[in-house]
Amino acid sequence: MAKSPKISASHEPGGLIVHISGLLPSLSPAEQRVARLVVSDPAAAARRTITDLATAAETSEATVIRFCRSVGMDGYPQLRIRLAAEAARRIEPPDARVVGGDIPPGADLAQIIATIAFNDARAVEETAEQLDPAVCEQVVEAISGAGRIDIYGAGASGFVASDFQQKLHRIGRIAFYFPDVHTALTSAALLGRGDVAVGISHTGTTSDVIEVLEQARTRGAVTVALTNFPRSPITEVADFVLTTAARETTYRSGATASRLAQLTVVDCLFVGVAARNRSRARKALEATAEAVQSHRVGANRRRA
Amino acid sequence: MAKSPKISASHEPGGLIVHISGLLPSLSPAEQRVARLVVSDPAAAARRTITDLATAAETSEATVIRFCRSVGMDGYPQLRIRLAAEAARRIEPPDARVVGGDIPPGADLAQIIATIAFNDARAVEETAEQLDPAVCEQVVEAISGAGRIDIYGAGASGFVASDFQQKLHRIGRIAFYFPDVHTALTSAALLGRGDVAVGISHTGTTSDVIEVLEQARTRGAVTVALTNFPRSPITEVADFVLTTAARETTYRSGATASRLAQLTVVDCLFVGVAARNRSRARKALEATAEAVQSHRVGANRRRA
DNA sequence: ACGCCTCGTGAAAGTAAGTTTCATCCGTGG
DNA sequence: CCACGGATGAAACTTACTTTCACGAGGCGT
Repeated sequence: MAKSPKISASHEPGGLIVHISGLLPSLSPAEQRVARLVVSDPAAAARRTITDLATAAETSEATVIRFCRSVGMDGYPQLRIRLAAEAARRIEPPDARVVGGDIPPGADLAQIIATIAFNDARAVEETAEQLDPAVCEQVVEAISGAGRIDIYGAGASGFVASDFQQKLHRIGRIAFYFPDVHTALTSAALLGRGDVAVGISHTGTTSDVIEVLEQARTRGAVTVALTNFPRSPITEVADFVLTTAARETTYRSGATASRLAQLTVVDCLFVGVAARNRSRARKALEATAEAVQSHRVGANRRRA
Repeated sequence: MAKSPKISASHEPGGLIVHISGLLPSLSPAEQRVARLVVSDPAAAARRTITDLATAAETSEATVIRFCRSVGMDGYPQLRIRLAAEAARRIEPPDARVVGGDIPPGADLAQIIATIAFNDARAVEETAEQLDPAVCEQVVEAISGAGRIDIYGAGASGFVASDFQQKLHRIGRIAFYFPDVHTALTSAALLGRGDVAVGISHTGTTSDVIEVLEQARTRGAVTVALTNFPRSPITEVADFVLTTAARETTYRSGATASRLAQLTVVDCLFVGVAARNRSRARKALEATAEAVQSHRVGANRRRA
């Protein structure tokens, strides 16, 4: 199927930097060097001339221009002023905190906590900023009207998929999540027009998830991808692409920031769907809340 | 020699625009025309080329350059990026976000997204702020030295528990999570001195979790509670209490904010434990990352 | 009043920055 | 092994920026 995504990735209202780091893996090596320089210090990059930047990235001016185009700019001057604007807007990284970076070896726990929380909060905020409400809207609509919703995700993204499934289920939508690829494939094969399939993969390269999503698409279901990288393979089999904006650190392969970002997106979709049929959703939520009530012990006198 | 700067361009603290309009009267007529254009719409000016701006001000490029020097810039490019930065800074009134509140019934998706993200990010930040590093340290130490770690959680907190289990497992710690109460109880009964049990419950009132944690404590294990409410029942059976700081909205029983906060805490503990034995943890992480590599499709690349 | 100096100004020359083109290189798959 | 396609930098080229310079309009002393 040579269907191309319905949406363009040209939407980057929230941070340019975020946008760039999202596309980072889809860039060529030389362009990546440029990108990393730009992302690590946008303000400094804005001050540099193209030749200067090229030299610093150990590449040619041509590559810098190519990089500009790759991230959606007209040319270097435009990138420059956008960068300057961006740098000015962002509140400077709270001193000792390593933004987007690794945890320094000698860090004490307080530092670790601060760093993690900072990065986590950032990921959530930046994700929200660059989320395209129009795309969300369409996805919400598709889900609201779907006969059935299949949600796929492996590993860490599996948690998120499962979470989404549970959420939708609680407001009365028919949603499924499959921890196992084979079951998922079987299910995907049974989808059809009017159904929705959601594939979640941080990297966008998880072959299992892509495969299943492709299957779903072939069967006529609307396919949605949730990934951090707007040009990753999974986007090629998706009608709608939603992206997160986590700059993952190398060390913490736990990848919590990206998971939080994913959860935030899922939550937005959930609330969006719930808001479409407020009374019904509310009723369903109340019913489910009541159901677990018997498993709670009484007194929770909090508040001093 | 004859030419000395009209003004000491030392530095312009208040803002470039203010600075310019301040010395507007001291400029020559042609420069004033330029200055007025710049002041009236800095962002637009930043987008223009020098020729463009000169034309718009009905003067020559030379005059624009002179203007740049007059206001203390090196040249036009510098003025441009400063202008872009300035313009970006001044448009920044992040309109009324519904803090901690419910989503208003008539909200559109963009509002919903902003509200959710704001609350989510807040929950993460505030959680980190009130986390006691000393308590974390002790928990980290207990986990690091534990023979075995049991993690309990039900419903939404179950995801977090499961996530924690997986994280610890990946760095080579022996950790378990049980979706089922009976299995959990059985496991708790087998704990002993030197083992650690972690109970996760947002409300702190989930009887299943409390019960299991209590069992673990009876057997001599160190018990840790992770909850949003510092005086909830679960804290009574815990040696160490870690709290999240999510002000949950009534409507979104999905309770994502609290889940994010929990994940953040878990992540802090995880990194703390990993940092205790950096090299070994790193090796383990690399090994696990490598293991899933074969399930990824290669090229994360797609030309526009 | 006259010339001379000064300043503001833009035209044009000059330089540097940015952009395009193209040949080369390298890995990939036939 | 060769054909192919993408990535890359050298160099040609274009545009933007900067400097130089000459001209003209006041101001001022003689």
